Amino acid sequence: MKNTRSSHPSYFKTTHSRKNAELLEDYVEAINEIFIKKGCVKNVDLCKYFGVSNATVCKNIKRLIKEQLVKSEKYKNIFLTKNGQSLAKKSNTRHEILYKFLTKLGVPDKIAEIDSEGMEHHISTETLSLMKKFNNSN
Amino acid sequence: MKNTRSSHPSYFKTTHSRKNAELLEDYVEAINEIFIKKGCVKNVDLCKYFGVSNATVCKNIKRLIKEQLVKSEKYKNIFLTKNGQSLAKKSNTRHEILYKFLTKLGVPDKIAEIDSEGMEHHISTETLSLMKKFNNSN
DNA sequence: AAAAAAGTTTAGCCATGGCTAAACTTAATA
DNA sequence: TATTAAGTTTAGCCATGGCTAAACTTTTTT
Repeated sequence: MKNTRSSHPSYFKTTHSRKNAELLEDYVEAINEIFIKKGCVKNVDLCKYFGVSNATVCKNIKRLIKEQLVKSEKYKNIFLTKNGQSLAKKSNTRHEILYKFLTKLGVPDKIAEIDSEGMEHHISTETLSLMKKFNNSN
Repeated sequence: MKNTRSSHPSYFKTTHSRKNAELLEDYVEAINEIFIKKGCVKNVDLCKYFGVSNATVCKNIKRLIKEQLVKSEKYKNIFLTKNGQSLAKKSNTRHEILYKFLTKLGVPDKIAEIDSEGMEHHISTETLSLMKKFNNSN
């Protein structure tokens, strides 16, 4: 057979890589958040945060280690590397802008929180900076 | 070991089911769109639309058939069922509201298109109706 | 109408991200 | 300090959604 794919210029093309990045970002954000709240981060904290099993967290943390976003020794605390910290910072900024934007739009806090978690990986920098502008002008 | 999961009330809990729904919705939307444009829908159209292989489309279409969203006979055209049509309609409405909203915010068309494709599965009805209000008032 | 081209399906592979159960390590307590 | 409890890792399973290659069907062209 012939390959029938074409160059449809779309969001869909990058689905796989986007999803991968999402997981990494969600984890660094979570690790950062938990670290700020309680001073150290363990497997169990992430289980609670994401609502998944310890095995799942363990597997995903390994990926983060391979990606140089996280450092951890067996059975010990989980830390962000420099890379991890800067990614967390970036993600966090996006999240904040989006959350504030939704709130300004009139979305109730709880819902704004959920929506911003869902949407934050799907917003272009252009849209984000327009949201920022909206936040500051209104 | 003990299961350490808890009831963290979050977007993350439903990740799997949400993703499943996403694929189905993306497909019914695509099928609907293509049908309107050219009167019939074939495997190859969806390959082009999503930028994936014919095998992938074929597999996914089977899932849509199982879910009663699509009807098709071997090697023949692909149709939406009643269920498929109503899902397409719902998705389309959401998409339109979001797209218009982004445009009103100042996002350039092309980017608004990509962003709305990415975001449409992650927006609550509350947020959506506020966007609708914004669209109509501004 | 036969041959070639185009399109579709099937088979079988891979990675991701879930899960449970069991093994192992660390922390708490009797 | 021994035992128990709690937390972590490993092993091995599953479904999803990608892929290629090959088989099969339909359409087009000669």
